[in-house]
Amino acid sequence: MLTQRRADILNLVVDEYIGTATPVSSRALVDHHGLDVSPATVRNELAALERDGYVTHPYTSAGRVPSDSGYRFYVEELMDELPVGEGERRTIEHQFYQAASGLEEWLRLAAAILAAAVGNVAVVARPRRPEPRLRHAQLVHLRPGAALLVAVIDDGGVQQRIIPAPESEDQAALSVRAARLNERLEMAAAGRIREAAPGFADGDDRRIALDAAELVEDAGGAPELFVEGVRSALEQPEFSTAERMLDAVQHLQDYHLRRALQPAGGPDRGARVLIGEENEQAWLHDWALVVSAFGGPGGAVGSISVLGPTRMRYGHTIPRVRYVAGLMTGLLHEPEA
Amino acid sequence: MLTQRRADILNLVVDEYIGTATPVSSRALVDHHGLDVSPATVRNELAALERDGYVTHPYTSAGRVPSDSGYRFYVEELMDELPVGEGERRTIEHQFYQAASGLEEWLRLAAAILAAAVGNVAVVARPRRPEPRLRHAQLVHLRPGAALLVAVIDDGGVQQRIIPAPESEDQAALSVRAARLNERLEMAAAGRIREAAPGFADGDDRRIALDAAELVEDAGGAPELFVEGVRSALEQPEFSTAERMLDAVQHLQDYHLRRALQPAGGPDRGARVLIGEENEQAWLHDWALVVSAFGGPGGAVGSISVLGPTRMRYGHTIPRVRYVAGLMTGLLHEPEA
DNA sequence: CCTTAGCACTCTCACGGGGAGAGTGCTAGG
DNA sequence: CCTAGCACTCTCCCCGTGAGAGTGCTAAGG
Repeated sequence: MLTQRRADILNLVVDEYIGTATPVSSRALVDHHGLDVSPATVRNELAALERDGYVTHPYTSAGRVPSDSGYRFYVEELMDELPVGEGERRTIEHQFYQAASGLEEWLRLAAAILAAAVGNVAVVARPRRPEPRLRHAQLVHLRPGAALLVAVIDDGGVQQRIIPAPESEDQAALSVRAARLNERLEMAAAGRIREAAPGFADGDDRRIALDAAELVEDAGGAPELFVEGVRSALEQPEFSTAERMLDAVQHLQDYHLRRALQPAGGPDRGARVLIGEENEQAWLHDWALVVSAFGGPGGAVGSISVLGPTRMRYGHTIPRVRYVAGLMTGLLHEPEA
Repeated sequence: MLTQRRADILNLVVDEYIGTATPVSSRALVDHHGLDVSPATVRNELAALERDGYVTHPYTSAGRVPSDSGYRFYVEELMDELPVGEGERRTIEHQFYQAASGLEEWLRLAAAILAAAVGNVAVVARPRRPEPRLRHAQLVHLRPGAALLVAVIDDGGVQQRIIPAPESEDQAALSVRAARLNERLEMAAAGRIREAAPGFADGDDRRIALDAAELVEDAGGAPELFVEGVRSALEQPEFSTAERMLDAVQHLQDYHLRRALQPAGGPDRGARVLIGEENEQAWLHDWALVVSAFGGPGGAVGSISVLGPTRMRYGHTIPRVRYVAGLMTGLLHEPEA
């Protein structure tokens, strides 16, 4: 455990570095924070912190930079949380209630709002259930021989597919068919739909049931992501070279993000923080991830997260992730039927 | 009009510059293309081309770089189109037919395929009708007092919204209600739905009709965009400084892209090309845009385009844009009902 | 024993000069 | 009209240098 003074100094180093993105010198600590000891004393303490692995040295004689463990200690023991103010709350909630009510819009909006609030990348993953079920199927006549199969899933999503239909059937006939399907398949998971399919007397019913099963399966596949704030994140000095920026752009794409978020989607209430090498993905080794789950329709679970350099305003970011996650849960959550 | 030789040389300059991204010298032209005149002669011709505005000089004594007019002349008179080969066709079509058939997936896939084929950014705008109409509405029971209103639009899209519903009504009752709505509203545009709404005897029917009208209006709003290939475009030397890359990232976002594509969505058959300052948006002044319309469901029209530096392989890009647009039209087009 | 002043030392970064190289424009001759 | 030759220009890279920042260490003081 650290002595009180060392902890204080580590706290200051992290705060200072988060603000300036420049290695922190002993003199800067004394000057900017009215320490009543001399720079030399601070240097001794910094040397101790470095021995214990909380800070590093880019090279002999530059200031100190927090290490992953430094940030970790900061997040757990030192940081002051900056709560979401009353005004900020109102602004955010206003934006939510103003938007037309639709799941996708809300998800996109949540990402945009969070990104703007924290100045980093925000990623929202659409809520999913481990085993999605078909809430309702509908057949819409497109033209003779073709219909649109629309499947409403119990996680709040809608899947659709164009399928062949008997040439002779008009909308009325298709609706009858859909009613027949719903009667047996309502609230069935993909597996149960497949089992039930052969039970239909009509061949077309059987075929359509299998299509519906595929749609339900798709809903359980890779979750849709909503990404916002890339631009403002890239403005930070961490990405000031074209090379680093290109790397970031490459990794901030659905494929990489999904893998990044996977191990983070824990069952925790509140926000989880993963710093640098705590992440499994190599490309995240100099990123930090703040992630929280939120509840969606039908007991589904989504995730909302912020991605940025390890030099992140944790005390500012974490409460905002928690807050927006809570808002989303309030808006969307309905317990499993 | 240019003399034959000047045109030939301009052609070579453009080809060379497209390949190397480096100002083209008289010597390089002679060496790489077996001209049977001396570099000095080529220099005279280049000077003439520069007087006429087809090429420029970054500074005294670097090679020549094509100007916007140079590219324009190249595209219209000189360029050899590189047709889509049989193998390439097969690969692309295979990818399309393999994907589960769904409008969104196809649109996304088209963007991804085109981006990969040309190595630049590809943008696909979802097909829209000038005045979208409601093809079919459905009400899905979520919980007592709340239902999901699902509207299938005649441009192939599906819009949805959670709405309040009478507490007492179960799915059967809601389906009856939906049938009642469809009877009067099928194939109605938003305006006509609004007109028809007061005609419903039931108050909830009136309210839901208005919700449906809004959903139909939303379908006529800003079209959804599918953007792919950002990463590979940014690898080009044009974006080798962090500043330029950041600019590009900022502008390759929905808001800016929509404005960029607006004036380009002409009624032309085939691909339109807009080079540099021919674009209205200032940020596009050193970009080139190749755009083509394609036909969607119900007579809707979408657009598919490629964005890249003015130094673009036009002869390679243009046929591929045309080809993918044609494929999409074949897959999706159904004449207006 | 902790703290502090002083000082030598190290490492980065910005600046500037210089030289190589690339390519042009021009002139004069075939 | 074409071409060889040449002077001139401009960039780019390399490198050395000096200023500046900040440390580590030592020795002295409370």
